[in-house]
Order: sequence, then structure tokens, then C-alpha cells
Amino acid sequence: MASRGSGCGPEARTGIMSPMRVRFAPSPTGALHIGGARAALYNWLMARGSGGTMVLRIEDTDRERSTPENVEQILDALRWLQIDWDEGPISQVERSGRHEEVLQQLLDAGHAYRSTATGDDVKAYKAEHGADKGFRGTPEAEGAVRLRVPDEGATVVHDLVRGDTTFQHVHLDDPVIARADGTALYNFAVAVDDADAGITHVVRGEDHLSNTPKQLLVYVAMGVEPPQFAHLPLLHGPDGKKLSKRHGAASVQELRDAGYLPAAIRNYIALLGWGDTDDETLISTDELVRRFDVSRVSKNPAQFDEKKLRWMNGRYLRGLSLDELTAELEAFTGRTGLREAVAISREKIQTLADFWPLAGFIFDGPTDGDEKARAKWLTEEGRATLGAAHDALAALPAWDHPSIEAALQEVLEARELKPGALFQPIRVALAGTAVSPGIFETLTVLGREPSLERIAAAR
RNA sequence: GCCCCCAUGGUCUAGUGGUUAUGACGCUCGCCUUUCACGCGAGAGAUCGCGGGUUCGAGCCCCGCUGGGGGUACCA
Repeated sequence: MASRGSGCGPEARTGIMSPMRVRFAPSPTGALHIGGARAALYNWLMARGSGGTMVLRIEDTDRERSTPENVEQILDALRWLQIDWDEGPISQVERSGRHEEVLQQLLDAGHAYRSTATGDDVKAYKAEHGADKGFRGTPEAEGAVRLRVPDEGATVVHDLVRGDTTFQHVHLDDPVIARADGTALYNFAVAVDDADAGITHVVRGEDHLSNTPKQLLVYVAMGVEPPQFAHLPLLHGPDGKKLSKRHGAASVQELRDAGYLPAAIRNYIALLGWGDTDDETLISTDELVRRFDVSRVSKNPAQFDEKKLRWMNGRYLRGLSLDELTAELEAFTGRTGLREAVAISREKIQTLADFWPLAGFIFDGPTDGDEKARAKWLTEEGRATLGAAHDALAALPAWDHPSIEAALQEVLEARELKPGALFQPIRVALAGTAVSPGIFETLTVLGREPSLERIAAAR
């Protein structure tokens, strides 16, 4: 077992220490959840920050859930987030030969035994002997393989984020580590695989904390020094309940479809449960790599707040060059020739998905869904104003921003109108709605003929 | 039931025995302004879950409770 204190002191701080070998080991149950994404990111940050190695392993020992499609979804999400790995993906089932080998060693050494006892048998045993007596089976010739847990003593998990947690052996039942057919079960396979891969730090969700003593016992049985552990608090949805597909955008594919940038997601997710003494909120990935320290991860569960992610994503969007943003938007919408429209829309959008509803009218014509805007601005008076605007614009020798602005200012003064009384009808005529990029910019980008046509059609 | 973890404004956090309890998102108001947004400025919002201790002094230490979460599979 780990020597005392190996997980707690300041020497456990991550960063410029000796190279770490970390791993992200998802079970392929479908889309990558943001909780999983965060675990992946933290591991990646530790590896990159220490010059270490990131191993990707797929925990696919549950054959029913592990389909190639599910695996591909995970890899896809990781790649999109730009979280790369140095080794793997390793398939856990493909290591079954090795698992059987170690299993036989434990069997031979008496650290494990076969038993036909079922879960019901264990429950019956507990009911009879009370809670303070863990189930200990008697070896049989066949059946599932159970790990022998010592009756005395305790196993303590030295955790980088929560300190020491002690599990009394009397509370532990001998866990099944392999099915009757010899195939390995999770708590056994992880330990063997992590040990073989030379993993130095296991960073994963808190849902694994209670299983850790079982895994530690496997290390002891194998006679191998265990890695250090860090259990991350779970993420909750807006209602305080566990985050799931029902609670909004919970998977990275959903986030991608919602128009978020990988860099923004990395920044946001890194801060979900981790913060350092610096007050900085916008932190580049490079800086994250430099600053991330797993021992400073907070112990309490965090709620995913999409509003904050939206804000942050907007900041990242505006941090992109026009070319970069245009490329993102063209990929996102599947359209081309967006550059001019992007230039006049960029400060009004927070996600990639915000762009088309705001500026799509430039390409596809005015939207016709906004009855309220039409009713409010295309009144008789509004249409009369539109007529004046049309004539002023039509008379323009040059179609550019300064000319357009000057012409419209003249109309404003000549008719003694408040700005909104002129600009809003024009906006509705061009876009069909009361929200759009700046009106002079829009007119300029739209071009003379389309602009005049739309204004004429609405007047 | 049993085992384990957690608890600072609505949300994410700073805080490690002595601070007017930090910053950010969100919210409200103001400025800017052609709507919205961006940007800038200001403001509201926390009896630090509750109750006991220890201490001259507790958000920080101890105990109990409550609440939330996780585990308790021949799932991962």
C-alpha cells in the first residue's frame, strides 16, 4: 500500500515535477459528458504541464454498452476539444489475456478464490451477521472470482483533492473481480491496466472513490505500488441534480452544435471546480497548462452554468481574427462568402449559432416570422419614412458607409425624426426583424440594389 | 439499511484563527448609442447549512445534526 502521506504534502503539488503518466479511461456509453470532458482535460493539463504522458484507454469490458460507434463518439469529442493523447486508445477487452494471467497469479497465491455465492447470498449473509461483518466466501472449485479482503485493518485512500479517507475492512465485502467465465470486472481490470501502464496519477470522478479501496487491495495482492489518486467532485445540472441528458446541453457534441468554441469550453470547464489564488477568469489553454494544480481542485460539486459559458464564449469569439471567425462560421453554417457579414456581426454574437439568426437575412432575404416588429415599425408613418429613405438612398452617387450615413442623417433632419423612427423601419425592411447588425453597415454590405429593392417592397 | 464524500451571495469561486468576507457570471440602474449587443461605471444580493464546543478571537479547528451527492452488481 502507498506509504503514509504520499498523497498529501506540498511535494504532491503537480506542475514541474517528475513526468507524470496519467490516463483518461472512459467507458463508451455514448456521447462524452462534460464531466468526462473535464476529467480528460484535467488529466491532459497534468500531463502537458509536467512533460508527462497521457494515455487513453477505453473501458469496454461491458460488452453490451461498448459499440464501435460509442467509442468513436468519445474519440471524436476529444479530438474536437483538442485534447490529445500520447498512447492508446487501448482497449481493455484486448488485454483480457493479461487479466487472466494476473487473475491466475492471485488465485495461486490465495489472494483470490472462486465462489458460487450470488449477490443475494451476500445480502443474506449481511442480514444475518450485521453490517460490521463483510462477506467472506469459502473457496470452491468453480464460480466467480472474489478478492480476499483482510478481516482486520483498513485501507486508506490518499487523495490529492480530499486528503485521506479510511475504509475499514470489516465494512467491505470480498468483491467479485472476474466473472465465472474468467472475464475481468472493472475494479480488477483498472488496477491491472493502470499498474501495467505505469500510471502515476489516477484522476477521475468522485463516483469512483468508494471503489478505490477495492482497487488498492488489488494492487496489494499484485505486490505493486499504487498510483496517487485524485477524485473530482461530480457536476450537477441547473436543478442541483446530477447532470444528465435531460438537463440541457450536457455533452460536448451538444455544446459543439450550440456553437461553442473548444477553447472556451476548455477554459470554462477548467474553472468548474478548480481555481487558483489569481482572480483571472479568462485563461488561455497554455496558461492553464502552466497553472493547473490538481491539489487545488475544489471538493464540492459544481453546477454547469451555460450563461457563464455563453459569456465566456463571446469573449473568445471576439478574440478571434476576422479570418479565423469567418472560417469558423463558414464551417458551422456550411455557407461561404460570409466575411463581410461576419465583420459587421461579430460584436453581437456569443456563439457560432447566434450568427445566422442575426445576419442570415443578408443572404436569404428578410425573415417573415417577426410580426411584432412589422406591426410596430411598418406603420403608415413608417412606410412614408421608408419612402423618403428610399429616394435619398437611390439618389446616392456612391454606395458606401459615409455616403449612406450622410444621406440618412439628412432624412432624419429634414423630417425631424428621432433616430429610431427612421432606422427601425429600414431595419425591418431589410431584415424582417428589429435586431440586426448596425444599419449603415448592413446597407453597405447588402449592396445598393438589394437594399433599395427591400426598402421599396416594404414601403 | 450500511459505507464514504461534500456544505462561502442565484451560479462558479478566493479565503487556510484577527479582512468592511475576494473575483467572475447572472440580475438592476446609468453612460455610450440607430434597436439589440459590445464596452465602461455604479448597485443590490452572504446572519459563511444549523447547534454546540476550543480560543481573547472561528468561514477557517473539534463534536453532533440537517441537507445534498456517491458507493454498496458475475456495470463502468
